[in-house]
Amino acid sequence: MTPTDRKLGRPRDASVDAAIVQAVLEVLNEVGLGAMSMDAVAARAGVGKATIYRRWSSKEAMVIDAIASLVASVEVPVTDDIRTDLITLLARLRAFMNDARGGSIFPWLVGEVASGTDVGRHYANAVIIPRRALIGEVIRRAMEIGSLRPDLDVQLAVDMITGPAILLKIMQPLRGVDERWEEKLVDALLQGWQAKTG
Amino acid sequence: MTPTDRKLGRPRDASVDAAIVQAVLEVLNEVGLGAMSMDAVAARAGVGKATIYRRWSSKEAMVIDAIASLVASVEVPVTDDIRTDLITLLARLRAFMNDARGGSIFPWLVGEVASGTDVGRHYANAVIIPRRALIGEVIRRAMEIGSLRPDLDVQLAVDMITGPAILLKIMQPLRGVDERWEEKLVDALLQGWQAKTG
DNA sequence: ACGATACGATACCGTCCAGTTTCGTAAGTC
DNA sequence: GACTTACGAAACTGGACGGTATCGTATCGT
Repeated sequence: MTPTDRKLGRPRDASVDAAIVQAVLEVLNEVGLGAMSMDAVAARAGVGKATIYRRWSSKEAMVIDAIASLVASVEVPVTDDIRTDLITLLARLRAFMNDARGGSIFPWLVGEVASGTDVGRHYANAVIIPRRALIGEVIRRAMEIGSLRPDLDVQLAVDMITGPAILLKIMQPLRGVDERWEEKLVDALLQGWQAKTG
Repeated sequence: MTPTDRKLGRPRDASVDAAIVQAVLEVLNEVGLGAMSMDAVAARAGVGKATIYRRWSSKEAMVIDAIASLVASVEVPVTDDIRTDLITLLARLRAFMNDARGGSIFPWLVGEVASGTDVGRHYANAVIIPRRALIGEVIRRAMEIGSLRPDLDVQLAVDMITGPAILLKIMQPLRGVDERWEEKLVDALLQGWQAKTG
C-alpha cells in the first residue's frame, strides 16, 4: 500500500451504489426476476448501464448483492412469556414477508430457494437461516426454564411455526387473512407443546 | 350436427396431444417456466411448432393445460384411526411434491400461486383446493366421532399439517429429510388436538 | 383420383434483452 | 493544465425466443 495507492481519477459515487440496489429491489418487486431488464434498472436508478457493469460483472451478481441487502437485524424478544414471544416472532415474520420492499419478491424467492439456485442459496444463508436460528433459540430457552416441554424437537417446532405462516403468504391471493391469526396459531401449538407427556 | 360435419381432411393425432403435454411437463421440470422455449418443447415432443400452435393459441394456454393434467385422483383414507389417516395424507402430499413429473415444477408453481398468476390460479383450483378440502374432511370427520377436540379450527388445522410439509419441500436443498418425519409431525400435532380444553 | 386438413421440418420476422462501446462531461490526483 | 477514472446517455451487437409462413408428405372423406 504505497501512499499514492488507488487515488487516480474520479472516485466512485457511493450514493450510486445505493440507488442501483434500491432500483433492483423495486423493479424486482414489481415485475419479478424474469421480466426485470437491466435497462429498466438503469432507468429507475437514473444511471447508465455502463455504470452498473462497472460494479457488477453480470445481472445475476447484481441481484445477489441486492437480495443480500435485505438482511434484517435479528433481535431476540425478551419477555418471560413464551406465548407473547412466539406471537411477536410470528408477527415479525409476516410483516417481513409483506414488507413493501420484499413483499412481491418473496414468492419467487421461495421458488429460488426450493430450486437450489445461486440466488436462493445466498438468500437462505443471509436471511432464512439466521431467522430460523433465532426462533429456535427462543424455543430452546423456554424449554430450559420449563415453559415448554423439555422433549420438543426444536427444528420441528420451528417448522410448525413458520410453515403455516409461509403457507398463508403463499395462499394469500386465494383467501382473506384472519385477524389475530398469529394468536390462534400460537395457542393451538402451545396446547401440545405445554401438555404433559402421555 | 350434419352427418358430414367436421370430417374433412386428415384427423388430428391424439397421441400428439399427449406427447406435447408430456414434453411440456418434462421441460418445465428441467428448466422451469422462464427458460422453457417452444422450440425445446417441440423438439422434445418430436413435433413441429406449427402442430403446437394448431392446438393452443399461446405458450401460456399450453402450459395451463399441461399443469391441469397434473390433477390427481383424490381419495379419502378410511381408517378409524386419525393418526394413521393423517400420516397417510401427509405422505401422499410429500410424494406428490417429489413426484418425478412434478418434483421440480412445484417450487416455481408455488411462486405462481403466491403471485396470483393465471397459471397459479388454475393450479390452485385444480390441485390445491381439492386436496385441502380432502384433508379438512378427514379432520372434520374425526372431530365428529370424538377422535379430535370438537373446537378445532379446521382451516387452521389444515394449515398446520400442510404448512410444515411445504416448508420442508422448500428447504429441501438446504438440509436432509428426517425419516419418519410424517409420524413426528402428526404426533406433535395430535398432542394438542386431542388434549382436553384448558 | 381429388380436395381438405394434419404432420414434421425449416426458414423467417419482429422483438426483447444482456452486455459492450462511444461520447461528451465531471471530479478527482499530481 | 495533464492525466485518469467515473458518470449519464445513447447507439450498437449478437443471440434467444414467440409466433407465422412455407414445403413436401401423409391421411382422411367422397
